[in-house]
Amino acid sequence: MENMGAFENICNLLRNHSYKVTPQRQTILHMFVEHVDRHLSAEEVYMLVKNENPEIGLATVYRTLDILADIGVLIKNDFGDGRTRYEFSRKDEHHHHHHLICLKCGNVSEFDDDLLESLEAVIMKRNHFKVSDHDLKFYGYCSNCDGTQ
Amino acid sequence: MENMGAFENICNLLRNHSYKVTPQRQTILHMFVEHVDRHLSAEEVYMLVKNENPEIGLATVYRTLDILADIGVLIKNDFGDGRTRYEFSRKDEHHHHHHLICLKCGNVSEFDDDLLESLEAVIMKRNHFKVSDHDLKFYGYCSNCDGTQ
DNA sequence: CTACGTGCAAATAATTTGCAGAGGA
DNA sequence: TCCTCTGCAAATTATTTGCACGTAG
Repeated sequence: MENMGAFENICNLLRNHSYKVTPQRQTILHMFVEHVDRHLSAEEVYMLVKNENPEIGLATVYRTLDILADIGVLIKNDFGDGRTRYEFSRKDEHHHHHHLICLKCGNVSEFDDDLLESLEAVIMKRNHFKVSDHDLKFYGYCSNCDGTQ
Repeated sequence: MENMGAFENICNLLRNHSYKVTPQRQTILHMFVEHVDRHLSAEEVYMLVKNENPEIGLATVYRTLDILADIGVLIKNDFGDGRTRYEFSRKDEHHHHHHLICLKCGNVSEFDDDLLESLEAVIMKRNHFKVSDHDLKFYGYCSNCDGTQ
């Protein structure tokens, strides 16, 4: 019921940005609402979405992901595997979260922290650089892939 | 004279890894020793290197950059502009450095800090994740591109 | 009704690879 | 000599775009 609300809110967000709410966009949106915690590539979204709507084209998926990232519904991520990955944005829940990327299985988990706010202030003064965003990734081995196992 | 030494050291490093020291690899290496502070794409390296050795092929540049990154001479970077960028590694000089990426002119500068060491310890315990490396980027506007100007 | 959206296929762009000849160790 | 390198062109991979048709508002 809470997720239903999220879905409707985003449809309105689309309309406010004068984007039309098409079946394809709805299908993709549903997908993300059901996989709030995943980091999916365009190809993966395409595969998952084809079950519900086999007619959909890959180009439409790319175009929709772009729009959803543009209006802040999705966050684009680059984990260095050569494809862009998208995650559902839950801006209200956390200030910032960083990613823990397993070098063996490729799984991505999250880590909350707002330590970097203070660093940004230091950078602004020390380097005359106006920070507007940051991106912190930790590479290593998750508990499943840990060398000690 | 100090850079000369660096060049010779790397040639030996190549030999130790049973890579041959070819003219092409030497040319590319020279390039980086002369541009220690830059973050170059394969295409850019190719262009710069063609002046000294017009015969060189782009594929060779890619292959050489891969090798040099593999033996720790170069560091691969992804600043989100769709191409991999390589910088000369000066491991001895700093523990870690992070990047400040200007969203307007695309220039990349550096920032030294080792604050994250302590964070890594927290992550290991809290998330059962064995951290082996991290990557921190700040996006914003450099002093030239600052909105206040 | 009309501008925006869609599917498809072709176009880009960065990088990789197969292969036959060249050249370091 | 011999196995690694190289240049070239063709192959791959992720993403974008042109176009004629379809449809949300």
